[in-house]
Amino acid sequence: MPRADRERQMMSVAEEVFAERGYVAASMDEIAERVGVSKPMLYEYFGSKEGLLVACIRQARAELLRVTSQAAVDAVNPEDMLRNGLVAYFQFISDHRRSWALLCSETAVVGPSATEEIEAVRQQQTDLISSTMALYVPQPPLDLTAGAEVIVGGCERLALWCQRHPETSPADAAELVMRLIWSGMRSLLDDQPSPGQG
Amino acid sequence: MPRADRERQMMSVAEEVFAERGYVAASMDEIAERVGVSKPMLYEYFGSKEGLLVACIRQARAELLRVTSQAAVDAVNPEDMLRNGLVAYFQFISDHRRSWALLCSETAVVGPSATEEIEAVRQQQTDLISSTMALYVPQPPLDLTAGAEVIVGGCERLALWCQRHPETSPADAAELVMRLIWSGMRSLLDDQPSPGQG
DNA sequence: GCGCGTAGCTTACCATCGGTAGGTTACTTG
DNA sequence: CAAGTAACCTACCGATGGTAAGCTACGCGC
Repeated sequence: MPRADRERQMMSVAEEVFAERGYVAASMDEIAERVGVSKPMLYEYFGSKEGLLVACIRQARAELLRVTSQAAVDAVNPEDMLRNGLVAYFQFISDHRRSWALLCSETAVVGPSATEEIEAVRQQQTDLISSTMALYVPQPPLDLTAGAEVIVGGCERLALWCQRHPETSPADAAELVMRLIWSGMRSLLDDQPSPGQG
Repeated sequence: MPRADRERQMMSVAEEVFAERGYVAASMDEIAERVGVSKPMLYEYFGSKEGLLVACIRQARAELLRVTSQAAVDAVNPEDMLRNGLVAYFQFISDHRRSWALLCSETAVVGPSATEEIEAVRQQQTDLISSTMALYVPQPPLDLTAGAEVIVGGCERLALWCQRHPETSPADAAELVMRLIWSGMRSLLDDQPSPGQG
């Protein structure tokens, strides 16, 4: 089997095993066995267990950026941008629970490079939010980036909550976030940096 | 050395090593060595590596609940309650960076019981928020608990952001969160469940 | 057809680390 | 002083991440 195909297959199996057992409990031996290949092949292609995880995360990250930024460009004002992006985010999560578990439920514990990779996902979404919002304000205040952090973190937790309340649709979740933060967000956007109001 | 003292010492060292190396990279041998004791003692007192982590988390959790709920009772209206609680939270984090890394930066990856323990911290804060807010509304809507999730998740991310922007004080962070969410939160509180408006 | 480089793959191994069995020391208590 | 026990240790096991060395088969220049 050619390398590219084998790599895709390995990542698919790895995602599955990581999601089933959790990163630490997942063993490279088991992944190799399920792929139907020997362990050194995994190391040949991904370097390490963490490298394999990083590859999985990176793939999911690209997909997440694609769907959320696409959703944003389909809107014409900041409110719709944010709402559409939120819907796309919650939709992505409900479509890719396995991938999402990798993005959201695993952290610093796994090692430096995977941690960076997971942080990069959040960074990516934070940047997307603050930069699209900044389109509508001449001099974006620092608070805008901090506000974007709050949104990203809040959505992660809300997504977990939604898993426990399956009757909540992606649109419901997005609407709740909008109701909670839109008024405050708009005031951040309107709030030009003024003397004495750092 | 009596058991209780030894346990405290072990937990202190463990917290240190976990924070330095991350949970996975931290080895029980190293913790034992730094304590100046042999490895089986750690297992005698905490059962397992994960048990040791759980003990550390549990201690930090109790402390966090103490300071945040104390802050809340010192207020007289919901807005001040939320703000005071937020200030206490961000203050706790800046006071206990090491403990906080354990609470926030480590997740599902470590194993079932530690994961539960970490989730319990968030659950505790979510409950605290939604129950204190619910004091002010006869029939708390479901959205209130979801809203509390958003706040908890948002604050976690914001706290990380604050670490990268040390000029932001706990009060600044709390104020930002209040400006972002208070208006929306108040509307959730006012929003009595009415027919056709789930 | 034939050497030959190399992509894809394997067996067999090592080192580390979580966890345990079993024993020793030393202090308390009847 | 005997007996029990709390605190502690040495020496080991099994699993798992990671590696060394080699095998097989295909493509390619001659």
